[in-house]
Amino acid sequence: MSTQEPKQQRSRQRKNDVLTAATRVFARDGIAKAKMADIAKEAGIAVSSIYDYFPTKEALAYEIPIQRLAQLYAEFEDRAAALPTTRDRLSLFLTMTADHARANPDWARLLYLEIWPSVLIQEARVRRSVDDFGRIIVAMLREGSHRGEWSASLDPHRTATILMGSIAHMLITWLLYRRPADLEAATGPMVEQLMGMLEV
Amino acid sequence: MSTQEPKQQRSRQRKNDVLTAATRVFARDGIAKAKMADIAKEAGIAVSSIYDYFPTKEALAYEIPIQRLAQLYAEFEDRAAALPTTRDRLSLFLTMTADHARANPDWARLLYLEIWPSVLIQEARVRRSVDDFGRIIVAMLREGSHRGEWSASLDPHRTATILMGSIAHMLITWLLYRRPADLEAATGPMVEQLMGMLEV
DNA sequence: GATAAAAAGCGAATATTATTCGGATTTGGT
DNA sequence: ACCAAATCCGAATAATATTCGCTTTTTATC
Repeated sequence: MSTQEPKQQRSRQRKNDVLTAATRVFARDGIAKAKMADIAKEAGIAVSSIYDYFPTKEALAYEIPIQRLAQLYAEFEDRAAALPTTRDRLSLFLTMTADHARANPDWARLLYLEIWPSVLIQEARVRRSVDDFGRIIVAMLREGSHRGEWSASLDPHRTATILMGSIAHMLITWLLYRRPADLEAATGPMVEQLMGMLEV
Repeated sequence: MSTQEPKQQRSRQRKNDVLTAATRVFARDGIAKAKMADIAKEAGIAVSSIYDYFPTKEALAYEIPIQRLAQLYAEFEDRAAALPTTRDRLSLFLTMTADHARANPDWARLLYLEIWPSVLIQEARVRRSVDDFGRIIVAMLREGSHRGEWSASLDPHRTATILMGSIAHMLITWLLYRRPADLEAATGPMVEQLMGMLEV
């Protein structure tokens, strides 16, 4: 089998087991060093069975962030609808991004340390999923300028680079060194400082 | 032989050839996918000879950024000495970082896309070399506060995260997508916007 | 509820590559 | 010119991702 939708019930369960096991192993050893044998053992199936669901080790690795990122974006849309200003929505997006990483550190290690900056990502779905992050921020920056919440002369791409880079870098140092020790407490001031940059 | 200083002249030359070839191949294929055979062919030597200079493929990969980063820091110290304000020195450091990447894109791909965020870096020298980047910035931020160039209430670690993250992210998108198209022209405004954040 | 086709599962090959080994060749000092 | 050390290389070795062919399980149909 390839990566088609499975027809049987057990199969869907198995595929999920593999993804869960893989997330843990990849986060621990990195994609390159991770062994298919370890993933299979952790999922409780035969190595060759993994290939019934995913064509290669990399495809397996890339599947992981796609799902949860989509979930994050959807949840954001839900919660953002209630907020009056673009500034509030932008703050929420950055905060949710950090919270999401804190709540799913294995997933975050895989995404921020291995996949996000990877040279190797050819697969369109992963690329799109990561690029959406930038598109969402740029769109909000444009909207805020348009609504007069901040200066219209602010370059949206440059500013998006600052916002994304800052949050990503905070998460990377947290993932690698657990600094800041309390990520949740540190996120608020970080977002505040970044938002302060938008003031006219 | 291990990684000791070579005693013979040809050896030093060869070691350099290997590093140059490896930089190109790693930048093109990524560390995990790069083949020792390709590096050997590009350097014009036998595969097994590479192991006379470097114990493993990763050690070879990690050697590359160490040298040039040290070179960047040294060059910065030189040029910074002439500048009167901390703000000028900080601007220079960020600008030099971007210029250095633009001038050595293969090296930069290896550093920013593969090594910097890597889970796998155990080797102390690489880690130190990368961490120095943060230490240099934090030190300047403290100095600037102390000299009254910006508010003393500015958290140096948080601000360093913003500066490093923003520059790194700008370089990453340039390396992956060649956007902004003219990195040199984009660096100035980026540094300006970041410095604007320091104003009291 | 018996049966056949499809799907899922697995152990044993296979293939690709990093790494090691042993001996041949080259170098630098005398 | 000669020796010891350094360098170099081709041919094993070892680790591990991926493929293959067969067995077991599931689902649909009567």
